[in-house]
Amino acid sequence: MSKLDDVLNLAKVKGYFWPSFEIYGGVSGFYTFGPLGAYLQRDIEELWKGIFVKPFGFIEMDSPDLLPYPVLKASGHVDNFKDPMAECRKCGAKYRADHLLKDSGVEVSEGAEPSYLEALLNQNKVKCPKCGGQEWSVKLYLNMFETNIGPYAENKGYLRPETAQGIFVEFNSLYNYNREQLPMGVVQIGKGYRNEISPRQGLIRLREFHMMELELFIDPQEEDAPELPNDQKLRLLHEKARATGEPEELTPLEAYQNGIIKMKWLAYFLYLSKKFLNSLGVPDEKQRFFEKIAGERAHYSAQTFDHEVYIDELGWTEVAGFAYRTDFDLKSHMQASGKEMYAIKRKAVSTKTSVVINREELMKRDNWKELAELKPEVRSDGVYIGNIKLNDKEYRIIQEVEKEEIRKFIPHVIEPSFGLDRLTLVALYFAYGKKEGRNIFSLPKGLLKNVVAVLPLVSKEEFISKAFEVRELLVNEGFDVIFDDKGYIGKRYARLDESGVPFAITIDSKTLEDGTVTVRDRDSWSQDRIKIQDLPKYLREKTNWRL
RNA sequence: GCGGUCGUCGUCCAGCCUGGCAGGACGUCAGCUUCCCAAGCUGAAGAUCGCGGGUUCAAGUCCCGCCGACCGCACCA
Repeated sequence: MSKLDDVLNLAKVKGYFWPSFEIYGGVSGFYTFGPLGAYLQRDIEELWKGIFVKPFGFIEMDSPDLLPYPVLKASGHVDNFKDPMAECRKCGAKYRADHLLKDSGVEVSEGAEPSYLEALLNQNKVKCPKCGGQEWSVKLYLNMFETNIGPYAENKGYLRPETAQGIFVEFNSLYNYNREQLPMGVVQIGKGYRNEISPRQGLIRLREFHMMELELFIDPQEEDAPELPNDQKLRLLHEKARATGEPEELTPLEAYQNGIIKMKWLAYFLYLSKKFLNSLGVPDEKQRFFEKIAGERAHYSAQTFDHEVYIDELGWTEVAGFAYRTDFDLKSHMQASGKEMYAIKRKAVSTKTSVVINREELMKRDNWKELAELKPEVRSDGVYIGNIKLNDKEYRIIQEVEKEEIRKFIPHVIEPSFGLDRLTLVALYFAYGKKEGRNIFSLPKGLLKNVVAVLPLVSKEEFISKAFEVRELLVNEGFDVIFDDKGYIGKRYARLDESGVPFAITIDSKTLEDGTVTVRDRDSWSQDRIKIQDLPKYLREKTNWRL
């Protein structure tokens, strides 16, 4: 058995995830997350927000999974998210129509009509690779799940293939909430759905999957991005490097200055993503960024990098995609809906000097009422009202905006998009190991940070009731407690190691005497003796509770 | 959808070639034991062998069909 097999098997046995609907034989492309899988996902989300969202004051939102036809028509998905499938009328074999034509030397442009493709196939007597038949029918295979909203068939809807569209259509409200400030980052964590023809590789390609998406709206003329680090390298298999197959190691700053990464924020996000994967336990040498070239990119993207992780059994595996979506989406929705979706920037182009009188000071003069009626005047040696020179405290000189330039524009979007299911698998894969013949998921301590086991050393009444007290204390502090009083202590520790639970708290005879317990560490197997009331603090320090 | 491999307790597997009571290990549960790392003893539950049909006195085993999974092809914007 390979390491991946071990991990998948354990993931199922220990309650992380497994293929759905197994009692009915299973349906590929669907996975169910169990108790520990749900905990782990939650912690990965928290970690991600701590790196990508909270430090920048980005905002989170939650929109429907089901989108009405016009949204996806406008976004280009209805037209682009489908493939023309040619079916052999003789044997029923199915192929991509455009690929069949290309293989027999007929070039067709993208987006050709099915009837046109069908005619081409039949006129050119293209042979079925399987049975040699020469009669074809061409239909479109839509990669989205389609349904009806309400009782009318013409009121079509689709399960969202990405969460992003839910953000774009709400741009105006979000921009307003954000007090019209750019850059504005908007995050959505939720599910996406793609009706894959034939999903494979278990969790890696699902028909229903969890994703974490960030849409960063920027002013393309002035990105306003953080300073790019120059002390850490990214492994970039960029467009030019792909010819050699060897990634080039560049710092984010170098990659941006060389023009390899087009946008500053994009470079910064790649850097954050590397850090994020590090914090999930993936070392640098198992990561790379793979640039998609023109034909491979999504219809909305001007530059795309995939963040890939090397898994021995699967090769380089995509866990995140970074797309420079330009103004494609907002522009499309603006045209289709007729609603304006602009950002506004005001910039002073010229200023004038003016004088503000400090009234409180001026009132110390007897004739202040007369003076206040007159306009102050700036002369070379000071400020005068009438012929009276004011002292320094009585006025201030300010620069006033004389003329401002108002620029209305459609913001550009830079999008990091993460596959949460794959990240969960990756975290387990890199955490998996063996120690003295046992399986251990040595997850980074920030993961499953809220899960703790409480164990009476032996199954006796006084230990069990004390253990219940400890459990109650921890539950009230927000921990998720696994209670286990069955069998020999060593066996329970081993079980917990295999589940990846970071700490086990054991109640022994000393606990009854002095109120201390032992806390056993999953990775080192070492034990600390801690007072019961200090447990929450101890555990949170050990698991980096504060990000 | 094509080609290949496979489908047997919760998990991993044996049994299939050569038809004759559905087995093992791990896990789970109960009891005993047990004051720190899968220890020991005793016992128990758990599979209509993916589904349907056929051949046969008899099918997990042979034959046919279907379903599903995995791997490869294609697809994955």
